[in-house]
Amino acid sequence: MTQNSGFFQSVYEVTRRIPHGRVTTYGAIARYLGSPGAARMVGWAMNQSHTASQFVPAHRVVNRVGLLTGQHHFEGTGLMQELLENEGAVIKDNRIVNMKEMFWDPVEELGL
DNA sequence: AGCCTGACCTAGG
DNA sequence: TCCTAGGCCAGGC
Repeated sequence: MTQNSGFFQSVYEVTRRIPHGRVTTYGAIARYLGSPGAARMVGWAMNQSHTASQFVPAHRVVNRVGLLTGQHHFEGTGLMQELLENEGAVIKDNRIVNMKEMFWDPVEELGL
């Protein structure tokens, strides 16, 4: 029921549209979907992202300050960080230092 | 139905 | 940027 919800599907769609080497935030996705207060639900959707039919680059979704809050939900301890670093992110102490350059806002890029 | 939890966000200090 | 408090939408029990 959860992953079949339109909201969850939309979250996965937007997440897949994140360009290689760019990241976005839970709040930005929620705002793009028209539910600014549903940022936590985006996180829940990411938690269930493995149930999606297609691959969802959940590692490109971080919180607003660039903190890798979902790292523990990935395999191993440094997988999320490695994936991001492999895409050009500079991470220090679980936080994306060049967040400003990496940030990709679906509202501005895809349109509201 | 009610309470707790969560990969969050904003506001105020 | 850090800390605290409140709010947010869904799920689990």
